[in-house]
Amino acid sequence: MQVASVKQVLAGGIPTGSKVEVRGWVRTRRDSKAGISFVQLSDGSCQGTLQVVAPNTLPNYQTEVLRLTAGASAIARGTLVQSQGKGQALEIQADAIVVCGLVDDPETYPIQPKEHSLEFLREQAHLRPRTNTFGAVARIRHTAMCAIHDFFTQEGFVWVNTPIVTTSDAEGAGQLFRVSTLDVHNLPRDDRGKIDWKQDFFGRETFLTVSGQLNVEAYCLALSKVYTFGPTFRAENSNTTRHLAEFWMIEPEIAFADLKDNADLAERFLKHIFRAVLRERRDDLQFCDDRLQKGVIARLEKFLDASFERVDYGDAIGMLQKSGRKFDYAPQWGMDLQTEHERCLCEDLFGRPVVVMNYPEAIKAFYMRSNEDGRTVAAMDVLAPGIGEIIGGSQREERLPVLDARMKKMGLVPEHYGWYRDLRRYGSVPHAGFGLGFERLLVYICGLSNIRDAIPYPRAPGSAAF
RNA sequence: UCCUCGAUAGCUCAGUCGGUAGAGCAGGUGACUGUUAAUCACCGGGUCGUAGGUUCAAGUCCUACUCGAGGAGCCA
Repeated sequence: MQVASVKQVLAGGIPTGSKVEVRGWVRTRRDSKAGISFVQLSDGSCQGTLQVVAPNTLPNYQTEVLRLTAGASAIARGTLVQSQGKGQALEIQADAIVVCGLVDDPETYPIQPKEHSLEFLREQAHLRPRTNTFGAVARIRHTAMCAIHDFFTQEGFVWVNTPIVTTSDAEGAGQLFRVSTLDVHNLPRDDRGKIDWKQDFFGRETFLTVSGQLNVEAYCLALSKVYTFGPTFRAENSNTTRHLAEFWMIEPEIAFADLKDNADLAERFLKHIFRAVLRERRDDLQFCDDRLQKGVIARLEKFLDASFERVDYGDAIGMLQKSGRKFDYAPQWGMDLQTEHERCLCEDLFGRPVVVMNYPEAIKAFYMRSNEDGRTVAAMDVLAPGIGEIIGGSQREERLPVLDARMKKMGLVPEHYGWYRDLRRYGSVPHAGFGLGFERLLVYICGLSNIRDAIPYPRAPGSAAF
């Protein structure tokens, strides 16, 4: 007997009249006095469920089938037929139902056939993948991940796996998670009473990565087109709907390229992903559109048709000033864009994603390339409606004297960046790259309102359950 | 970390002026039915987040704490 997924069956991949076996978890059971029960089965292969018709002549009908409740697992074997009822095209007339696992206390099984709040489901992280919402998000997440690798492969990129354990804060900002095997109750001390990191596992202080960028630049200046895609850790005490302590980041880096090439890449990249999820996850997106946020499909389709809006930082400040809107912080050249400014730009003034380019030097990282005007750097942020900053990137400073001067200006010691400076000494070329928070992308695609619902097991300050 | 709001049945919520708790869904039982978030009837289900305080009396007022949500900062 052929084993089939619910997706295969619903897609018409199995001829009616044939014997099939379907395995999954019960969503609901309805009993009819006609001597049959209807069991709605889901196996996570798609948004839909399959109706299994169980006659009371099954040997385990009284003892097991009637005890199936939401969440129970079962294997159904029978004939695939045109449904005799309304509401679905196909159903399985069961010859046998094997109950794998009943729900031992149906009253307290948290996932019920009704709408649950996302906050409640967050506390049920091990069971929430059984809901339509988290099934959809999980499948879209997978498709988006594959699409990212597809895109880079097609464009000739090489995926570079930068280290998770690192020795310094790549960007000179952000709180790091310490990695240590020292006994925290009995730390070794040196002569001056300071912690003796030489005795730690790596012989020095180590942390979880906050970015693979610096490491991947070395591979960029050898393989020309590279990207990282892996987990990233930030210990910032950020309690918002768009921050995680552990998230997945994509960081492409391209050689012989400037900021414009970088923005072009970001646009092609996002469009490729959106095209893939629209093509391969239409039913899941439709669910998101119906239940999470109206219009997510139209938003993605519009994204594919229109080009990114590009605006110079200085012009953006001017537009904000002329907009006549009241801001808590008045827009002013030299200050970073506040969340309220970013929202105004992409949601009100442009109504679509915006690339803001060429920020003041003082508010950006040391590795970003100085522009000719002497006061801005070749940095860019891609702002998306509803989320704000989704991509941050820049052209990198490839001129060693300029890089050294910039580091000193920012209080950094060039000698601490020996290998990074080497890249500018040995065959330096203009290069650029950006970082994309994968979960932020999912929030945008699915129309989620909290990033903690975009990752299976969210890690945030004070929260690492499951 | 700061600001605001919240915590009542397994879930979603109501609870008036302070007078010792309600509904829907879910669960159980029964009726009915090729059903489909079925429908109808009945039943069980609560230390009102925790600890104090005010009061004859606290779900309700006050204080602290815990947890959650939204916003801000930081960022992807």
